[in-house]
Amino acid sequence: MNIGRASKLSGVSTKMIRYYEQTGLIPKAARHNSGYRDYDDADVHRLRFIRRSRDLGFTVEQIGGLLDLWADRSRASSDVKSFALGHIERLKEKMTEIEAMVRTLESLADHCHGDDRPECPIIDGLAENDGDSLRPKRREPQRFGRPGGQSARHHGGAAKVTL
Amino acid sequence: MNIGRASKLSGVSTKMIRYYEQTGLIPKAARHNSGYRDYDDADVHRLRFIRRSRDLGFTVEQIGGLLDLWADRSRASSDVKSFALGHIERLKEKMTEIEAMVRTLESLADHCHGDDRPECPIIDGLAENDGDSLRPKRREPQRFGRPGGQSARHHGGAAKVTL
DNA sequence: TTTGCGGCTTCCCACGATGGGAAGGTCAAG
DNA sequence: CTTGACCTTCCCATCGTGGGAAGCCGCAAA
Repeated sequence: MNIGRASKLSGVSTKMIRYYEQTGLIPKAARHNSGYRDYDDADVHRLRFIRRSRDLGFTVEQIGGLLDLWADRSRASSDVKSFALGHIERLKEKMTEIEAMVRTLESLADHCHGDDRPECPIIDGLAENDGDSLRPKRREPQRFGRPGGQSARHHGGAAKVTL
Repeated sequence: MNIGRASKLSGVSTKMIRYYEQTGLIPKAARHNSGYRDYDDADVHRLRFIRRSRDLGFTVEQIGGLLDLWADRSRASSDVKSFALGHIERLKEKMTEIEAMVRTLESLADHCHGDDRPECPIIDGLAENDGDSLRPKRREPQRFGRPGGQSARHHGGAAKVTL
């Protein structure tokens, strides 16, 4: 089957499938005479494995390890388990960090009246500043261009978790 | 003062200070005759504001908004508060996502004996596969080079939260 | 004064995972 | 045969950060 079909069946974009091949996460696909990549059910299965692993927050590099563990029918289940447990630990650390941010922000926000007056403990907290002796001048209307750029929207989508 | 001093005082790396200037997050620094950038206390203060905002998980673009809010002494505190509240929401979404990953992984790990036998519900869960009819062939010893790369270690540091 | 060193400058490259898009080849249906 | 959907490769951008080179600057010790 073609890459588009494999993509639909696995939930991995064609871009990513080619990328995974390029980086060696998956073996080079077979090719039709035309040059089109050809996938079979086992390939799709592997791609689904990869997608599920990504959904669980593993990096591509870690997934390389998982694929090896999957392929190795003689490795101990404890190897897999410790891999998973280590990942859980990392995820929990991340949660803890975010939790700390939330706590800080909430305590700041709790003290903010949120009315039309300008005094704001949130900004003061970020500035560690009660007066405004050091309040900066207004930034000149910066259209937020990257180094030489002309602004691009392109993916202002859903929250993502990058580890 | 020089950029290195401002960096030490603010906790923002010199690389980042220049980057923030380049992207317009901060105004172009004054220069000595030598061409060296020159910072004053207000600049350092702004950098500290930026660093604290980053630590709270705001993106650089959002910090642009925060700086504007800080500079605008006539804006309502409710503007700041809704900004902060929105951010808290995004943070919580992220926590929820990670929590889901952890729950899934833990339930998988709970069923794994973690002994020296190979049967492993974790791998099976990722593969959605109870037998091993579709178990992939071993990946050829891939030294995990990027497209053309010769591997780089470079920052294998602490867990970070990227939003 | 020369030498040396550390700090500064700009410029380019890399990371990880992903998407956009251009230029061109292929295939099946009409 | 044309059309349109699909495929190929190649390059570029994202976001925030660091690495490192090549070259200038400033200060202090020899």
